[in-house]
Amino acid sequence: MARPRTSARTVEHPSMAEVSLQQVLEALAEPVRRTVVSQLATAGEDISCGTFDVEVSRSTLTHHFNVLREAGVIRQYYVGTTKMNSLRTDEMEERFPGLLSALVTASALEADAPTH
Amino acid sequence: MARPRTSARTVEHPSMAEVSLQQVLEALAEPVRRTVVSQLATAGEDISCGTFDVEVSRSTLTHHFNVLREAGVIRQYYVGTTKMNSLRTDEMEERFPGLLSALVTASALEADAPTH
DNA sequence: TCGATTATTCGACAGGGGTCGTACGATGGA
DNA sequence: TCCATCGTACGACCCCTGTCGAATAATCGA
Repeated sequence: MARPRTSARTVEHPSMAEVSLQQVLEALAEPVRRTVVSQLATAGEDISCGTFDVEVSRSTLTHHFNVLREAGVIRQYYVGTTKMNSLRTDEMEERFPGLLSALVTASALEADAPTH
Repeated sequence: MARPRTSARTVEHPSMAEVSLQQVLEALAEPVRRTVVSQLATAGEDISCGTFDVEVSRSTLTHHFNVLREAGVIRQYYVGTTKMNSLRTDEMEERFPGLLSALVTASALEADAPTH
Protein backbone atom coordinates (compact mmCIF):
# COMPACT_ATOMS: atom_id res chain seq x y z
CA MET A 1 0.00 0.00 0.00
CA ALA A 2 1.61 3.21 -1.17
CA ARG A 3 1.64 6.03 1.26
CA PRO A 4 1.03 9.48 -0.21
CA ARG A 5 4.25 10.75 -1.73
CA THR A 6 3.35 14.30 -0.80
CA SER A 7 3.50 14.76 2.94
CA ALA A 8 0.22 14.20 4.66
CA ARG A 9 1.38 16.12 7.69
CA THR A 10 -0.95 19.03 8.00
CA VAL A 11 -0.63 22.14 10.10
CA GLU A 12 -3.48 23.81 11.93
CA HIS A 13 -4.00 27.50 11.34
CA PRO A 14 -6.46 29.80 13.06
CA SER A 15 -8.85 31.84 10.98
CA MET A 16 -8.11 35.52 11.26
CA ALA A 17 -11.39 36.10 13.06
CA GLU A 18 -10.10 33.89 15.84
CA VAL A 19 -6.89 35.73 16.56
CA SER A 20 -6.89 38.51 19.10
CA LEU A 21 -4.88 41.69 19.09
CA GLN A 22 -3.42 40.49 22.36
CA GLN A 23 -2.05 37.36 20.71
CA VAL A 24 -0.55 39.29 17.84
CA LEU A 25 1.16 41.79 20.11
CA GLU A 26 2.50 39.14 22.45
CA ALA A 27 3.84 37.29 19.46
CA LEU A 28 5.50 40.35 18.00
CA ALA A 29 6.87 41.72 21.26
CA GLU A 30 9.48 38.97 21.39
CA PRO A 31 12.81 39.87 19.74
CA VAL A 32 13.53 36.46 18.23
CA ARG A 33 10.09 36.23 16.74
CA ARG A 34 10.34 39.74 15.36
CA THR A 35 13.61 38.78 13.75
CA VAL A 36 11.86 35.85 12.10
CA VAL A 37 9.10 38.10 10.83
CA SER A 38 11.60 40.63 9.52
CA GLN A 39 13.53 37.98 7.65
CA LEU A 40 10.32 36.64 6.17
CA ALA A 41 9.26 40.11 5.08
CA THR A 42 12.63 40.81 3.54
CA ALA A 43 13.03 37.46 1.82
CA GLY A 44 9.89 37.81 -0.22
CA GLU A 45 9.69 34.05 -0.51
CA ASP A 46 8.87 31.16 1.79
CA ILE A 47 11.66 30.05 4.07
CA SER A 48 12.19 26.72 5.79
CA CYS A 49 12.47 26.76 9.57
CA GLY A 50 16.08 25.71 9.59
CA THR A 51 17.38 28.51 7.42
CA PHE A 52 16.55 31.41 9.69
CA ASP A 53 19.42 33.36 11.13
CA VAL A 54 18.66 33.29 14.83
CA GLU A 55 20.73 32.18 17.77
CA VAL A 56 18.47 29.83 19.65
CA SER A 57 18.22 26.08 19.81
CA ARG A 58 15.98 24.15 17.45
CA SER A 59 13.45 23.36 20.15
CA THR A 60 13.18 27.02 21.09
CA LEU A 61 12.72 27.94 17.47
CA THR A 62 9.90 25.44 17.17
CA HIS A 63 8.24 27.14 20.12
CA HIS A 64 8.51 30.57 18.48
CA PHE A 65 7.05 29.32 15.22
CA ASN A 66 4.13 27.85 17.10
CA VAL A 67 3.42 31.17 18.78
CA LEU A 68 3.60 33.03 15.48
CA ARG A 69 1.35 30.54 13.76
CA GLU A 70 -1.24 30.54 16.52
CA ALA A 71 -1.26 34.32 16.41
CA GLY A 72 -2.11 34.20 12.71
CA VAL A 73 1.13 35.88 11.72
CA ILE A 74 2.63 33.06 9.67
CA ARG A 75 1.45 30.12 7.63
CA GLN A 76 3.37 26.86 7.66
CA TYR A 77 3.37 23.76 5.47
CA TYR A 78 5.57 20.75 5.10
CA VAL A 79 7.73 19.97 2.11
CA GLY A 80 9.29 16.65 2.89
CA THR A 81 10.90 16.92 6.28
CA THR A 82 11.32 20.64 6.04
CA LYS A 83 8.65 23.09 7.11
CA MET A 84 8.14 26.21 5.09
CA ASN A 85 6.99 29.55 6.47
CA SER A 86 5.27 32.54 4.96
CA LEU A 87 3.74 35.71 6.33
CA ARG A 88 -0.03 36.00 6.25
CA THR A 89 0.46 39.56 5.14
CA ASP A 90 -2.80 40.21 3.33
CA GLU A 91 -4.97 38.53 5.91
CA MET A 92 -3.29 40.41 8.73
CA GLU A 93 -3.75 43.63 6.82
CA GLU A 94 -7.44 42.93 6.58
CA ARG A 95 -7.78 41.97 10.23
CA PHE A 96 -5.59 44.68 11.76
CA PRO A 97 -5.01 47.30 9.08
CA GLY A 98 -1.56 48.81 9.06
CA LEU A 99 -0.34 46.95 12.09
CA LEU A 100 1.99 44.33 10.66
CA SER A 101 3.31 46.64 7.98
CA ALA A 102 4.04 49.39 10.51
CA LEU A 103 5.85 46.87 12.60
CA VAL A 104 7.97 45.57 9.77
CA THR A 105 8.79 49.11 8.74
CA ALA A 106 9.74 50.01 12.31
CA SER A 107 11.95 46.97 12.55
CA ALA A 108 13.75 47.92 9.38
CA LEU A 109 14.06 51.52 10.53
CA GLU A 110 15.71 50.47 13.73
CA ALA A 111 18.09 48.14 11.97
CA ASP A 112 19.35 51.12 9.97
CA ALA A 113 19.42 53.65 12.80
CA PRO A 114 19.88 51.72 16.04
CA THR A 115 18.89 53.31 19.32
CA HIS A 116 22.34 52.76 20.86
CA MET B 1 9.86 82.45 51.43
CA ALA B 2 7.19 81.60 48.90
CA ARG B 3 7.44 78.23 47.33
CA PRO B 4 6.56 78.09 43.65
CA ARG B 5 2.81 77.90 43.34
CA THR B 6 3.17 75.72 40.28
CA SER B 7 4.42 72.31 41.28
CA ALA B 8 8.17 71.91 41.06
CA ARG B 9 7.91 68.16 40.74
CA THR B 10 9.20 67.33 37.33
CA VAL B 11 8.91 64.12 35.38
CA GLU B 12 11.68 62.65 33.25
CA HIS B 13 10.84 61.76 29.68
CA PRO B 14 13.02 60.00 27.14
CA SER B 15 13.63 61.62 23.81
CA MET B 16 12.09 59.63 21.01
CA ALA B 17 15.49 58.76 19.65
CA GLU B 18 16.15 56.91 22.88
CA VAL B 19 13.15 54.63 22.84
CA SER B 20 13.44 51.28 21.14
CA LEU B 21 10.79 49.40 19.22
CA GLN B 22 11.22 46.68 21.78
CA GLN B 23 10.24 49.02 24.60
CA VAL B 24 7.20 50.27 22.74
CA LEU B 25 5.96 46.79 21.92
CA GLU B 26 6.52 45.49 25.43
CA ALA B 27 4.64 48.47 26.77
CA LEU B 28 1.74 47.99 24.40
CA ALA B 29 1.50 44.22 24.69
CA GLU B 30 0.08 44.52 28.18
CA PRO B 31 -3.73 44.66 28.34
CA VAL B 32 -4.02 47.18 31.17
CA ARG B 33 -1.57 49.52 29.51
CA ARG B 34 -3.37 49.19 26.19
CA THR B 35 -6.60 50.08 27.94
CA VAL B 36 -4.94 53.19 29.29
CA VAL B 37 -3.72 54.14 25.83
CA SER B 38 -7.13 53.52 24.32
CA GLN B 39 -8.82 55.70 26.90
CA LEU B 40 -6.29 58.44 26.30
CA ALA B 41 -6.81 58.23 22.55
CA THR B 42 -10.55 58.34 22.93
CA ALA B 43 -10.66 61.10 25.50
CA GLY B 44 -8.89 63.62 23.32
CA GLU B 45 -7.77 65.47 26.42
CA ASP B 46 -5.29 64.90 29.22
CA ILE B 47 -6.44 62.60 31.98
CA SER B 48 -5.25 62.34 35.56
CA CYS B 49 -3.91 58.98 36.71
CA GLY B 50 -6.71 58.41 39.16
CA THR B 51 -9.56 58.75 36.69
CA PHE B 52 -8.72 55.82 34.44
CA ASP B 53 -11.17 52.97 34.36
CA VAL B 54 -8.95 49.99 35.13
CA GLU B 55 -9.21 47.30 37.76
CA VAL B 56 -5.81 47.28 39.37
CA SER B 57 -4.46 48.77 42.56
CA ARG B 58 -2.94 52.24 42.66
CA SER B 59 0.59 50.93 43.02
CA THR B 60 0.16 48.68 40.01
CA LEU B 61 -1.20 51.55 38.01
CA THR B 62 1.84 53.65 38.89
CA HIS B 63 4.00 50.86 37.54
CA HIS B 64 2.10 50.78 34.24
CA PHE B 65 2.36 54.53 33.81
CA ASN B 66 6.09 54.32 34.38
CA VAL B 67 6.46 51.70 31.68
CA LEU B 68 4.40 53.73 29.23
CA ARG B 69 6.34 56.91 29.96
CA GLU B 70 9.74 55.22 29.67
CA ALA B 71 8.64 53.76 26.36
CA GLY B 72 7.86 57.23 25.08
CA VAL B 73 4.17 56.50 24.69
CA ILE B 74 2.82 59.02 27.18
CA ARG B 75 3.83 62.34 28.65
CA GLN B 76 3.13 63.15 32.29
CA TYR B 77 3.09 66.31 34.36
CA TYR B 78 1.91 67.28 37.78
CA VAL B 79 -0.96 69.60 38.51
CA GLY B 80 -1.07 69.89 42.24
CA THR B 81 -1.13 66.38 43.64
CA THR B 82 -2.65 64.92 40.54
CA LYS B 83 -0.61 63.73 37.61
CA MET B 84 -1.87 64.32 34.10
CA ASN B 85 -1.27 62.07 31.14
CA SER B 86 -1.26 62.61 27.41
CA LEU B 87 -0.27 60.52 24.41
CA ARG B 88 2.88 61.52 22.57
CA THR B 89 0.99 60.87 19.37
CA ASP B 90 2.89 63.08 16.95
CA GLU B 91 6.31 62.15 18.23
CA MET B 92 5.50 58.46 18.09
CA GLU B 93 4.20 58.90 14.58
CA GLU B 94 7.48 60.42 13.58
CA ARG B 95 9.57 57.77 15.29
CA PHE B 96 7.54 54.70 14.29
CA PRO B 97 5.19 55.77 11.51
CA GLY B 98 1.77 54.20 11.63
CA LEU B 99 2.49 52.01 14.62
CA LEU B 100 0.61 53.67 17.44
CA SER B 101 -2.29 54.67 15.22
CA ALA B 102 -2.63 51.14 13.85
CA LEU B 103 -2.64 49.86 17.38
CA VAL B 104 -5.28 52.26 18.59
CA THR B 105 -7.40 51.44 15.57
CA ALA B 106 -7.00 47.74 16.19
CA SER B 107 -7.97 48.16 19.82
CA ALA B 108 -11.10 50.01 18.84
CA LEU B 109 -11.90 47.41 16.18
CA GLU B 110 -11.71 44.61 18.68
CA ALA B 111 -13.86 46.45 21.17
CA ASP B 112 -16.60 46.56 18.54
CA ALA B 113 -16.15 43.04 17.18
CA PRO B 114 -14.71 40.91 19.97
CA THR B 115 -12.87 37.70 19.11
CA HIS B 116 -15.04 35.59 21.46
C1' DT C 1 17.03 -1.00 4.51
C1' DC C 2 19.76 2.24 6.80
C1' DG C 3 21.50 6.65 7.86
C1' DA C 4 21.18 11.60 7.61
C1' DT C 5 18.43 15.52 8.02
C1' DT C 6 14.61 18.16 9.81
C1' DA C 7 11.50 19.23 13.14
C1' DT C 8 8.72 18.02 17.56
C1' DT C 9 7.93 16.77 22.33
C1' DC C 10 8.86 16.64 27.00
C1' DG C 11 10.64 17.96 31.35
C1' DA C 12 13.39 21.12 33.84
C1' DC C 13 15.18 25.46 34.92
C1' DA C 14 15.77 30.49 35.59
C1' DG C 15 14.40 35.10 35.09
C1' DG C 16 11.18 38.66 34.54
C1' DG C 17 7.22 41.06 35.28
C1' DG C 18 2.39 41.96 37.00
C1' DT C 19 0.18 42.08 41.26
C1' DC C 20 -0.77 43.62 45.91
C1' DG C 21 -0.49 45.90 50.69
C1' DT C 22 1.66 48.93 53.52
C1' DA C 23 4.26 52.80 54.54
C1' DC C 24 5.71 57.17 52.95
C1' DG C 25 5.90 61.86 50.55
C1' DA C 26 3.85 65.95 48.47
C1' DT C 27 0.25 69.09 47.79
C1' DG C 28 -3.95 71.82 48.66
C1' DG C 29 -7.81 73.14 51.46
C1' DA C 30 -10.14 73.87 55.86
C1' DT D 1 -1.65 73.70 61.52
C1' DC D 2 -3.92 69.54 60.48
C1' DC D 3 -6.15 66.44 57.52
C1' DA D 4 -7.58 64.42 53.20
C1' DT D 5 -6.16 63.18 48.69
C1' DC D 6 -3.12 61.67 45.14
C1' DG D 7 0.65 59.29 43.80
C1' DT D 8 5.29 56.72 44.87
C1' DA D 9 8.48 53.26 46.89
C1' DC D 10 9.50 48.99 48.56
C1' DG D 11 9.28 44.24 49.40
C1' DA D 12 7.01 39.99 48.60
C1' DC D 13 4.72 36.67 45.89
C1' DC D 14 3.54 33.88 41.94
C1' DC D 15 2.82 32.76 37.41
C1' DC D 16 4.25 32.88 32.77
C1' DT D 17 7.48 32.26 29.26
C1' DG D 18 11.92 31.75 26.97
C1' DT D 19 15.56 28.61 27.18
C1' DC D 20 17.93 24.24 26.70
C1' DG D 21 19.11 19.06 26.09
C1' DA D 22 17.83 14.58 25.18
C1' DA D 23 14.78 11.47 23.18
C1' DT D 24 11.43 10.70 19.41
C1' DA D 25 9.13 10.97 14.86
C1' DA D 26 8.91 11.70 9.81
C1' DT D 27 10.88 11.98 5.43
C1' DC D 28 14.43 11.59 1.73
C1' DG D 29 18.34 9.65 -0.53
C1' DA D 30 21.81 6.23 -1.11
